[in-house]
Amino acid sequence: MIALKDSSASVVHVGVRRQCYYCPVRARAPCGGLRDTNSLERLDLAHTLPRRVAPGATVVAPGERAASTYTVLNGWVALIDTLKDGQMVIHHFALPGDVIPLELLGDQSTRSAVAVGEATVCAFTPASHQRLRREDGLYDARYQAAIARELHYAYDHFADIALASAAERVAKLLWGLSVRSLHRRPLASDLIPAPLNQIQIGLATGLTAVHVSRTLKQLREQNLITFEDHMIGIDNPRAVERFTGASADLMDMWM
Amino acid sequence: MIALKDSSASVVHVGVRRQCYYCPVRARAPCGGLRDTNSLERLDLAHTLPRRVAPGATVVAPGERAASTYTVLNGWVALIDTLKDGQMVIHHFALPGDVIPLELLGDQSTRSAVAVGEATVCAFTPASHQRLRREDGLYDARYQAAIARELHYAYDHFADIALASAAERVAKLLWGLSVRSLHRRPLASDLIPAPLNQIQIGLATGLTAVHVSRTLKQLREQNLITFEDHMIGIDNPRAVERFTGASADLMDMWM
DNA sequence: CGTCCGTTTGAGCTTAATCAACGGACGTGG
DNA sequence: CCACGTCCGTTGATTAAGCTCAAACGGACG
Repeated sequence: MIALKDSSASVVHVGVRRQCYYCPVRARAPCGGLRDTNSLERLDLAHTLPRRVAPGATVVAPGERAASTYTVLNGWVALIDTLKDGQMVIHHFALPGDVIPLELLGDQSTRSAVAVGEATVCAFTPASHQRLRREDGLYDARYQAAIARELHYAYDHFADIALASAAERVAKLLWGLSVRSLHRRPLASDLIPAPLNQIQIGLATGLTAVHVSRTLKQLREQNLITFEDHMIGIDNPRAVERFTGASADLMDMWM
Repeated sequence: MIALKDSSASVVHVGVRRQCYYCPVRARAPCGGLRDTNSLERLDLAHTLPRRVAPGATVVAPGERAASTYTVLNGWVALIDTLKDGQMVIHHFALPGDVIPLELLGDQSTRSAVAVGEATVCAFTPASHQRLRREDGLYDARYQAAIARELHYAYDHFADIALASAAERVAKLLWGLSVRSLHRRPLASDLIPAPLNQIQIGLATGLTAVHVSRTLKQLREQNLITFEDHMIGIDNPRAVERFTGASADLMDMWM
């Protein structure tokens, strides 16, 4: 197994050039419905070769200057905040097709992006990104939408942490990840691979790992959600939706 | 005293047209350093007449479609989230010169913008905003920066709520508001007007009003911060900075 | 075979919520 | 003018949610 520490050392170019055009997966995400071949080719030329990132390696290091505009092609990337005293928070998990909204941030930032499991990302250099946005109105609009989605997501996440109980927070997180991972409403029969561990669930929900363990047990016993062996199982989708307060309209955003 | 309930009824056009050019106050905010007269005039022509909003009246109602791009000219505007069960969170206080980042959000949103105290806002229509951004690269860059700042702020706020104690949260909020309000580091002698009450501090920090009261008492007794009669007093700036972990680089963002 | 990491479980403690009562400021209406 | 209700802030007593500390277990891996 590859276990490189340094992110630059873990750069590997993989051979999926042709099908990688900014947003390979998500139908409604930045590139959704990009049927115009010219646009596609312009995108393809503008971004860098896909880069493979080892588990735990940084895609963007903390304080790294606004390098490029990254997009996740495969795997999950966590957007992490590390405070002075070493405490950490996970703001967001970027799934395939998601933009990593870090090029917006200044260089004194404490945020970084780290691969959870193995991930592949591609990037636009600032210059090519600028040009692309100017020349391709469709691209620009989609990029704007992606940023808006990040802001929207950040607000949702904040409201959850401020108001919801531990069980609700964990359920919301796992439900949200399931929906975004499947691009549809999960079924009871689905087993959704999630390269997470309980520590990371804790960082994303503002809970300790110990309490996450207890909370997962509780969710399991209530036949809502199971999380074992890096797989999410939604035992009872309707009950989970009710429990988390997930609304149909909000779902649209993430599918 | 004016006490209009309906936001549309509270629309009053005030006569400060000339000096209102998107960002009348903040030096580093969207319009900072806009010395080019052409740009100024273009901005002036593009936005609507300033509108006065009564205390508690909505600037943008929940679910209101992405109407315009609002900028606060005077007073404070709270960005509020109202959940189904009626619980509320305040994500952010927009101060004079700040953009209200709601035109980014969809129409099924639960967020709204409400005047805290009396406020004045102006707006760009979507069309004129689009045109302005296309034609004025400087404006576009500043707008981008404003959005980035909102995202940045949302992440900071999240990290605070997830990790900090009640006293730290309240202190951070009041310190941040003071810095943004003064555009400089507060001095011990400053008394900063803040049209807030303890309930709103609670909504912004994820605490109950009762606990905010106790927390303020504690901060007062420790000679850190006083909050009385809608005035913030930073008793000991250095100690507050230490206590909240406010760093010099982060300050730059808000001054 | 030992070590390390992630998870589980228990016991006790801390923080902040909840419930409840009270007082002052302010506005309203008699 | 005073009586009343409402809103906001304060304080006390009690409760509950989640943290901390501690121990133990299993699997992965050297």
